[in-house]
Amino acid sequence: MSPQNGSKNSEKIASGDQKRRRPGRPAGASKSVDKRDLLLDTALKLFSNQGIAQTPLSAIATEAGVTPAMLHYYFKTREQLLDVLIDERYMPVRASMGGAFEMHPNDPVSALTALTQKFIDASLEHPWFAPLWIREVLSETGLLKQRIDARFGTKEREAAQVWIRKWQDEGRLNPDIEPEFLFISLFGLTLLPVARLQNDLRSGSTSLTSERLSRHIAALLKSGVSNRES
Amino acid sequence: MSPQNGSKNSEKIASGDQKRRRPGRPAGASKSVDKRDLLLDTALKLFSNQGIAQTPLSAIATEAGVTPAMLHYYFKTREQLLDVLIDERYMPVRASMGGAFEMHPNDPVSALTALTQKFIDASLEHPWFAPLWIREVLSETGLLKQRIDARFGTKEREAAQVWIRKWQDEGRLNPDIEPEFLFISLFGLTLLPVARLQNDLRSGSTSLTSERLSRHIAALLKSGVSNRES
Amino acid sequence: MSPQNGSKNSEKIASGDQKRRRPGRPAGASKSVDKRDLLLDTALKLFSNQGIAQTPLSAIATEAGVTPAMLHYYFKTREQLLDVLIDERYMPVRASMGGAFEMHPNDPVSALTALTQKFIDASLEHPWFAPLWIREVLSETGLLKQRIDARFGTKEREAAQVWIRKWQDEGRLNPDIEPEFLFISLFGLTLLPVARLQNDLRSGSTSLTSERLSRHIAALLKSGVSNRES
Amino acid sequence: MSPQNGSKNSEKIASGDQKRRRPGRPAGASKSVDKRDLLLDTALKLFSNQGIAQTPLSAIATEAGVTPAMLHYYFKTREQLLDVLIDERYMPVRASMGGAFEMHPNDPVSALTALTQKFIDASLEHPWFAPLWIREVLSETGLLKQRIDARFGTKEREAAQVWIRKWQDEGRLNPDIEPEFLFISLFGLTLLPVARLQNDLRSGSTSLTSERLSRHIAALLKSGVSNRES
DNA sequence: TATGAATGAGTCTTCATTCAT
DNA sequence: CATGAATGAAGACTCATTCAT
Repeated sequence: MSPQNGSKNSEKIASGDQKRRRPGRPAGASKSVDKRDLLLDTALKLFSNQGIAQTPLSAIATEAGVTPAMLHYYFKTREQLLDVLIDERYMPVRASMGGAFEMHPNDPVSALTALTQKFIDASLEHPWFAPLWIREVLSETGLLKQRIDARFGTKEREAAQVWIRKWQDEGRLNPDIEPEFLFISLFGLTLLPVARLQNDLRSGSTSLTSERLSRHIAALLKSGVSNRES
Repeated sequence: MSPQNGSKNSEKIASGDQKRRRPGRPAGASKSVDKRDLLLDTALKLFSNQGIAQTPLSAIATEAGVTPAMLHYYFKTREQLLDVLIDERYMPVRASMGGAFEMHPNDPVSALTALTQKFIDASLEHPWFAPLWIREVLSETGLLKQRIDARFGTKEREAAQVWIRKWQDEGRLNPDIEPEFLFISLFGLTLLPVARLQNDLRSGSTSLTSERLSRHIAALLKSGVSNRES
Repeated sequence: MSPQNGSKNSEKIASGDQKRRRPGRPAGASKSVDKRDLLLDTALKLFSNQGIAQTPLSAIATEAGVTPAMLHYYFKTREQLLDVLIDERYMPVRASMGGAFEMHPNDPVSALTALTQKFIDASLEHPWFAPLWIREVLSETGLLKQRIDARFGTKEREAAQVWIRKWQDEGRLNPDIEPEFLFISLFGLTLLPVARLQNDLRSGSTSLTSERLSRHIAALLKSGVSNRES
Repeated sequence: MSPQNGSKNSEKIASGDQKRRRPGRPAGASKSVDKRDLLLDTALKLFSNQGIAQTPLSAIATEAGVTPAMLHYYFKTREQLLDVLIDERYMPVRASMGGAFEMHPNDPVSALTALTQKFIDASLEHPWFAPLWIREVLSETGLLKQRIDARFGTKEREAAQVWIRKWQDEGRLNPDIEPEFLFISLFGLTLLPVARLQNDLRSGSTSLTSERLSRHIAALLKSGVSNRES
């Protein structure tokens, strides 16, 4: 009857049938983008370009070439649009950043380098990711942060802290590092320059490449600012 | 006749007479906080707590115990309030972070450590600074970033790049670092954890201290994540 | 081709072919309740439970397990649904309340008692009747009142006044009663308590029975509030 | 700062300072109606003429010659307007109907006659009262009924039942009457014809007077429909 | 200085209705 | 028959801003 789905107040965390298929459209059969997907893409683009609070639904509608009423047809409320965005767009990308620690259980430098590289890759693949994350997730007051925290708690963060402490206990990791803060430090170290690079690339105002950005981040990560060659 | 000042559309970059003097009130004569200052403080507090776009002028007025009309008396428009905030609050703090390079011209590690320490000190002294900066200045789409860039250009950034390149040429600084990105990396490395620490402290949910945070940041800065002791 | 019927703007007062026959379905052939009837029942239920103006078509559709578009298939517009409701549901019940006067031509007390009893019986048999009538018919501003007045005029009311005057002339009926107002007084006397009883019964908050309600009404009708026994 | 007052969710039942006085306007000094009062009057008029649910705020605004935004200036929400209406307009009139029982403690017929007469008087004095009461208070689904019940409970109703039972025990009142239902029966007996009379008077379609209506109601009340003279 | 009153321009949301399939 | 998709129009509410006092 109505196509709205998407969780409302964590009623259906990990429900499984997130990507409902509307009848008459065989899964994957059509190259033409589903209108709902188009709306999500448009929302994501505008939200990351101008900030969530600065983007009225009417702007999304206009950009997508539909009426505001249509947005409500697919997403009952603005809040639900945010929830759907988190579930169907943000979380998958976020999930794709996992697994780095398990791949390098005895080598924190490699593990963390792999992690930051995943940040970089994901950010480059999804141009909306870094700006949105910085503004709306990393910022303590970010509009998505609260929803995400409420929905997905702190499990992941705590798991990471366990790894870090373990490495510190084994003497593999700088003992002055605070496990509680390493993660967010790395986010900042990585995503902020990534976001700037993307911005610069978009405006053609840099000659930098993502490879050089990767090297920059890895360098800082491995040895800090000082020149270890010397 | 009306006390409004502050630039509109960067008409008066570095105007000089920032702190206008209202008639009848001799400079420095009153200990009681000036109402205009109170309004700026309140605005800063709310803007940093909830984000600029999420804070209507009426909220600031209510919090400060005045009417919205009063806000317009002091700051003709919302935009002007932002400009005044930048001029009279943000820029001075920002300026207080300068000078680290000049103090350690031949020791980049000390210079950068001093710089991040200034970040930390300023953030702790002005609780509004870190959250506001992350959300509204560092974010490429931040509401203050555009005004600031328009007003103060990139001089400072370029000056920093000169220092960095010089140190790299002298072999004192990790050559893989991109001068263009070092600054923003350090901001992220520093301000993000600072903001989180402040948040945690406010909610009493951590036992961390700012000293340990300083050590954490300095450690990352000096040697990255790996354990140099080993 | 389309099953819509029911008058629009009283175009077809007493049209006669009310119960249109849809092709392919022999009259009386199916025991299963006709979908159109289901929709009317659902509409009636919701309209009487929440008021007409408070009930969107989508609520009726949802409750009936169909789409809003289906409602329009059966009833071209909201207005038409109201007209059909009046024609096919309200008027038959209303008609079933007639005949009391003719049955007791020389005994007004019996006639009016019979009339109120018919009110009670009909209200109990059709739980939607009393609430809907009070709110949407008796109220001078009721949404149904205007349609009904426009459609069926005042013939019945006038006929009743003739009876009443006759009884008064014969000295059988309290001469202080205004013929013009007796009817509506009796409606109020009866339907208001009936509606409340139904409400109370639904919420289980009373021990009263419809028998006692009948007695209550008959008592008021026959002798007013005073105790005639004494 | 903002003139809104009026209770929100019974926070201030019987608060006392209902009729806030705005500074600069000495109480009672001006003959010109206060704008807030004008808005309340207009709302009352339209609500009673067309029903609450049928009356958008914009209609009230237009009728009062102001913008819809102004309505929100005085009454933060539609709900609050309803609450203020109940507190400042409905309850006072309602209260003016009390006291009949205490004045005739040993004579139920006089007491109830006095009560219905108060209904009539109040209804004639406040033309909005009867229609609004029937549609929005007496109707079990009425929009005001729920608010009023929630706010003022059933104390009054229960007090009345005590009187009625007492009179019945003393043999002064028809024992077949249900105390629980007498009140609502009387409301119906009285207000419905009152509302109709007002309607008829407005449209000039009757020659009836309020005196004859009073007599009609008193007659029914005292002796029911039958002719006691005979 | 200060504010109460007022409003225009939006923003989110609902809903009856249409129409191609 | 039936519905998914879509929308115009309207409704409640917010907010920055203005202005007379």
